Amino acid sequence: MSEKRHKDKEAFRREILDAAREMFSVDGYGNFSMRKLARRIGYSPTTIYLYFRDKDEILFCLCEELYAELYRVVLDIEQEGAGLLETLRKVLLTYVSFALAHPEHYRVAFFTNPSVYGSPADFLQNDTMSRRTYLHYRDLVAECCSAGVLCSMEAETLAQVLWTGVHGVVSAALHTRDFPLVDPSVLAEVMVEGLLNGFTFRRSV
Amino acid sequence: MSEKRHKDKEAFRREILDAAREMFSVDGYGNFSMRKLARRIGYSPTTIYLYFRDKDEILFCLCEELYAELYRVVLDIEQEGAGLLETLRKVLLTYVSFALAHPEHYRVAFFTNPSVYGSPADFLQNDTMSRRTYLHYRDLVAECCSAGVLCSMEAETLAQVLWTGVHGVVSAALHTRDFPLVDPSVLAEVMVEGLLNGFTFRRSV
DNA sequence: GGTCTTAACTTAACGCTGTTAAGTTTCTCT
DNA sequence: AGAGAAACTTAACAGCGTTAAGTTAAGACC
Repeated sequence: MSEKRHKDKEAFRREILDAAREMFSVDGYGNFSMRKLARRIGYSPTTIYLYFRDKDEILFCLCEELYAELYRVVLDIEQEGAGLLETLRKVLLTYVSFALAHPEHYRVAFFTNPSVYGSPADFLQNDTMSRRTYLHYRDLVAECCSAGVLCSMEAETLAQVLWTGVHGVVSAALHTRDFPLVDPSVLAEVMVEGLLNGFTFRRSV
Repeated sequence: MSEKRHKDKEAFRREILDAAREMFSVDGYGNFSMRKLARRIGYSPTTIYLYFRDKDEILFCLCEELYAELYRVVLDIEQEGAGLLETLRKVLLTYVSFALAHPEHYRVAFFTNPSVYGSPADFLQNDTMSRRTYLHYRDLVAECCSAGVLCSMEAETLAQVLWTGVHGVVSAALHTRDFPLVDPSVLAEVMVEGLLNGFTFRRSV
C-alpha cells in the first residue's frame, strides 16, 4: 500500500487539514468522520493519530484557520478608514455573511463545542487566533464607547451583546430547516441597525 | 425477562418519554442513546421502535413538550395584564431564563436539527405546539407595531429579529465552555433593552 | 379446554463511529 | 551490513442507530 513516506510532518498535517476542510464544506459536519478522512487521503485511520492527538485537535485547527481568515477580513474593513460606528456596522454585517459563507466551519467552531480552547482562563492566556480576533473586536467596541458614538457602558458586555445578536442570526440560519425563517441577510441588517440604534442614544428606563 | 406486557400503548409511550426527558436533563444530549434509554426502562432497544419510529420521533415529542410548557408560560405573562411593550419585554426575558432552565431540551429543539418538523411549509400547515407558540408570539409583536409602541415594519421580520437576539444569547450560553462569557442573564437584559429601544424610535439612517 | 391469531418483546446482526495496542515495513545513520 | 527510529497498518474494543427474523405470552373463538 504505502506509496509515500512523509519526511515533512508539517506538510502532511496541512494535507490532512485541507482534506478535512473540504469534507466539511462538501458533506457537512454530520458526515465527517476520522475513518472517512483516512479513506479520503488514502491512509489507514490510525495514521491520522500520528499527526493529530484526536478528532478534537483537527476541529481546533480548522477553527483557528477560520478565525485567522475572519481576523484578516476585520482588519481589511478597518483599513477602509470609515468612521468608528460605520466600521463596527460593517464588521458585524460582514461577520454574518462570513459565517454563512462557511456554514460547516461555523458549526464546528460554535456548535460542536467539546471545549477546544480549554477553560475561559485558558482562552485568555493562550495566544490563539480566536482570542486575537475577539479582543480586537472588543477594543473596537470600546473605542466606540469612549468616542461617544455608542452609549457608555461596560465595553465587554456591549461587545458581547452585539456579537450574540449577529450570532443569533447565524445560529437560526444554520439550524433552521423546518422553520420559515426570513432571509438571514435581512435579519442581520435589521438586527444590526436595531442594536446600534438602540445603543446610540441614552437608554429609556 | 419480560415481567410486564403493556396493554396501554399511550401510557408506555409516556413512560419512555419521561425516561428520555430525565436522561437529557441529567446526562445531557451527548450522553443520550437509544440503547441507554432501553437499558434505563428495562427493555431491549428494539422495543422502543415499536412505540417510536426512530430517535428523531422521540426528539420531536420532547420538543413539543417543551413548546407546550413555553406556550403556557407566555400565556401566563400575558394574563398579568401589563402594557404591550412591557409584556413583550417580559416574554423575551422569560424566554431566555426558560431556555437556560431547560438547556438540554433547548439543545435538542434548536441545535440537533434533523428537521423534526419537516419543511417550512409543513411547519406552517401542521398544528404543533411549536407553530402555535411562534404564531402567538408573532401576533404579540404585530400588536406592538400597530399600536405604535414599536416602529412600524414587517411584523414577521421584527418578531424574528427580536427572537434571534435572545436566541443568540441562549446559543452563546449553551455552547460556551471555553469563552469568558458575561453572565447570560445580564446579556439578555441588555439585549432586550437595546433592541426594544432601537425599534421604539424611528431608525436613524 | 384446545387451537389460532396477534401483539409484545428479544436475539443477532449490519455497518457505522473514535480510539488504541501491537505488529510490520521502510528509511536513515553509523 | 546492521541497528534504531520513523511511518504506517492490522485487529480489536466498546459504543452507536436500526432492522429482519425469531420467540413468548395473551386474548379470541369453537
